[in-house]
Amino acid sequence: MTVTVENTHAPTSLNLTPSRRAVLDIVKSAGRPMKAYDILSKLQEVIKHAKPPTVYRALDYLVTNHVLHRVNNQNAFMHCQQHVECSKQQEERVSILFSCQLCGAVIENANHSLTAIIKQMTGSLGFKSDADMVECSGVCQDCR
Amino acid sequence: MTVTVENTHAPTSLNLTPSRRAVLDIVKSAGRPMKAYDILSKLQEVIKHAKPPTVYRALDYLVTNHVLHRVNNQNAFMHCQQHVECSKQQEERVSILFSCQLCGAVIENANHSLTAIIKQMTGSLGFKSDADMVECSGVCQDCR
DNA sequence: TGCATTTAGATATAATATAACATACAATAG
DNA sequence: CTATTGTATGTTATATTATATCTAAATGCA
Ligand SMILES: [Zn+2]
Ligand SMILES: [Zn+2]
Ligand SMILES: [Zn+2]
Ligand SMILES: [Zn+2]
Repeated sequence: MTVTVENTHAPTSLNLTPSRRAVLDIVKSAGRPMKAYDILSKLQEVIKHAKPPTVYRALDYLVTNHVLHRVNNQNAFMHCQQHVECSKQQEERVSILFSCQLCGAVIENANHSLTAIIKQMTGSLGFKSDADMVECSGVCQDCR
Repeated sequence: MTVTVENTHAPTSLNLTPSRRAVLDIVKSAGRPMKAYDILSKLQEVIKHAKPPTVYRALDYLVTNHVLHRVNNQNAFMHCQQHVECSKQQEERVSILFSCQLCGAVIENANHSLTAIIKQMTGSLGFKSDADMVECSGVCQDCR
């Protein structure tokens, strides 16, 4: 099955097999980052024989294709929030994940200034940023 | 024992007990991020009865006091590279860790533009960045 | 059809991190 | 000094996160 998804980070087509689709639906509908083994529990309601590799393989695929993001400071996975209108000029931009240490909520954001400064820093260091994503932890508005 | 360490991120004094001191020395002398269980192996050469909690407790302390940083995208720990001259105006700055996915090397860096843009973004989102640290993964100069 | 490639199933285990409880040690107030 | 409190450590066990490996099925294509 091939499906088109509007997503700044994503390619235009995905091979969404049943287990990938199910994992994507689970994470997307959660609306917040989910842990791999919580995803597994949900997945087993639909695919009984699902095992850790089932989940991690699907997550690898979806993260590689930028449909999901890995939130490193939580060991969790979230749906990409950048479903965008104006995706044309944004292919080269850097996004940032603001991750709340208290409630786990993540806000994905981006802007041109951030992109510019990161590009400038990586350039002067000879560093190639392949992730186009940075992470920042803290405390969100609701938790303050 | 109380010791003074020159470090942008660090407080002026630390309670470096033997196990904390040993963990710090191990990570510092590695010159690159180390995994907790690799630290444990080294530590056991000095403190035979060291166990995982020995290492994790020391790491917690040293990370909390900004002598070490946790590199989330590697599950590793590195010595702070910002031992600074000009620490006066830099208390509020944001640092960034550029982490190479191939060799694991990390470059810690900071500048005022980055600090400004992160502060602006967090401010407009009502997000309180407590870490003053962001992470960016990619490929370093040597690995290209 | 035959062959290569990708995806998935299944079992086991590796790697990372913490819980819980007991003990020792250090600072200080009475 | 000694009781009390807070901090740090020892020890055992276990929780959490992630991958290796081998087999088999499904898919795409010559
Ligand atoms: Zn995204
Ligand atoms: Zn929050
Ligand atoms: Zn630092
Ligand atoms: Zn490298």
